[in-house]
Amino acid sequence: MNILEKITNELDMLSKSERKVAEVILASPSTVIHSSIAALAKQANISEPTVNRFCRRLDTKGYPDFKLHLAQSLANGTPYVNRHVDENDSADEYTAKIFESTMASLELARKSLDTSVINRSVDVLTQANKISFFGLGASAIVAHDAQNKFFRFNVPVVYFDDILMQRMSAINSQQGDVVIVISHTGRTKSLVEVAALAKENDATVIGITTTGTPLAKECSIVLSVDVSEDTDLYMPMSSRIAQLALIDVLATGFTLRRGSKFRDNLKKVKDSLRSSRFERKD
Amino acid sequence: MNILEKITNELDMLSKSERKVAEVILASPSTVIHSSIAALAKQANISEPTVNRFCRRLDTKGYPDFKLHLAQSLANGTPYVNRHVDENDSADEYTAKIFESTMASLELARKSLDTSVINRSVDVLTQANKISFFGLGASAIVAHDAQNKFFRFNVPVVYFDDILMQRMSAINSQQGDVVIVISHTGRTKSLVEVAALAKENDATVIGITTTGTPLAKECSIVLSVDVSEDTDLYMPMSSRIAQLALIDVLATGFTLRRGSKFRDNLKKVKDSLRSSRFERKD
DNA sequence: ACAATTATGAAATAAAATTTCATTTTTTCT
DNA sequence: AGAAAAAATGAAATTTTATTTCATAATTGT
Repeated sequence: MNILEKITNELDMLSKSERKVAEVILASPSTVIHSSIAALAKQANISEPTVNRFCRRLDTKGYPDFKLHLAQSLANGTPYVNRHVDENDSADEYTAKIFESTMASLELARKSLDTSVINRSVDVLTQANKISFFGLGASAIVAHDAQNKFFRFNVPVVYFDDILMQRMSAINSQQGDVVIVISHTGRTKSLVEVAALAKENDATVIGITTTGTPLAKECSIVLSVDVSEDTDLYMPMSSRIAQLALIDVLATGFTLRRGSKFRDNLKKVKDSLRSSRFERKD
Repeated sequence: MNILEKITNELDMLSKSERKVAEVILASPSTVIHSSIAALAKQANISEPTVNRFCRRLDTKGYPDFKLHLAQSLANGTPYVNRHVDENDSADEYTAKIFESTMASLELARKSLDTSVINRSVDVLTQANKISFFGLGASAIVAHDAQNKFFRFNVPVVYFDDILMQRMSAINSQQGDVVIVISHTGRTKSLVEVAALAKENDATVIGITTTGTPLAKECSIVLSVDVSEDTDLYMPMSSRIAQLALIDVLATGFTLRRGSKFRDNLKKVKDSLRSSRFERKD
């Protein structure tokens, strides 16, 4: 993606003259983005068509397009990447790393999401007689949050973070019920069993989990949320934040699908909370 | 620096036709960087010189230079901005908007955080006899999550999302106890009262809230998490995600402060969960 | 050494951007 | 309200920039 890296990589695939161009660019990319093709050609002591060919060899449409790519590469100062916390990090450092990693996870999760599946999930949710959210451990709080959100919509919604309650609830589920099972690893035995139970009892089971896990196999619909592996001892579970964002997406989809009359209702709930608050003085 | 923001800011300094150009650009900046001046002019239903004048008004040398700036803005800076969900958004659109807004909130929250306060909070936490997390509504799940995290550290930790329990717990707190009160608005009466109660009883009260709220005034330490206002009906509470990230930061700080022996213990907890899982086959 | 392939640049062409200038619209002043 | 001034706008001309074409040069393999 980064064009500067690409130039470096393909340096030996280039012809002699093209390499001259590459060198001039690598030496001072920020100058190049303000140069015309003629200026660059002169700088590299080659002809303008050579510059043009060079650009095309890097899969750009031509010189202007190449400059655009170059500009973007230069701008990419600190893209969000997963940076692991180190034992000797200062508060400044680990704070920055955690926030950045969290953002990187969200970015990744977004990419792994399939909006057609989201659409289908929203479909199913809007038609549900009852919605249940199940999770354990870190995913329990996602289920908790989901209940919180959907409760505002005035639909029958429950959440359980207890294996027995989940089991009982799954057994009692029936056609028209939707069960959303949340698990990052998708390998927690009891949860996989609960998913299977719910499905046996004709509930629609939506899994919020990683692609290809045992849990995914038991679900009617799988919302894959792939985030980078929790290899870090200090800082696990940015997965749950991605899951929460997904809950927001589902809740939003739900609201939009339900239409404007429904949204008036939502406003009432919001307003009703006001009296329990101190007034703003500004 | 960011040209998109600049356009937004100077929108009212622009003439009618120039504003049309601005709107087309803002609507789809990534298309524009691949358009010629003619294409953009046509799109905006104005003439080419107008586009040129527009570019110059934004202190660029001309259209190509403007595109360069635009390309850079798209690549870096604040790629994530708060974009409100619109009634007619497709699943694709609202998913993208929610993820981006969430990331924007994290970015904002990180900027508002004061690492010296984080350091002090970690200090206090590592020396606590007992840690309590209180929250209501959306913040309840943050408290829930915090308990989950700190529980692994084998320290006495509780969480309550019930006003009465919070009250009782606050009254029973004593010197050496740390109470963390979480509230985005910082205006929930009962929570503010609980904070005051805990402080009266010599607990160290840490508030996770927005700067300058009534709750902030009652706390010994205030961890300000400022995110943009929840003005959006559909998509509230990205605040909670910023709060969760902050919990991660505190937990990480805690682990680091406790040193290596402590971390061995943490690994044991992680390993103990393994047996409840299906094995990976890869 | 020589045919085949590939690389290169001069010149021509095409495309894109900018300037000039006349016309239209808006604002300001009486 | 109406005239003068100022500002905004676009058509056309011009300039700049990029791309294509094609002839020549360099390189490679036999």
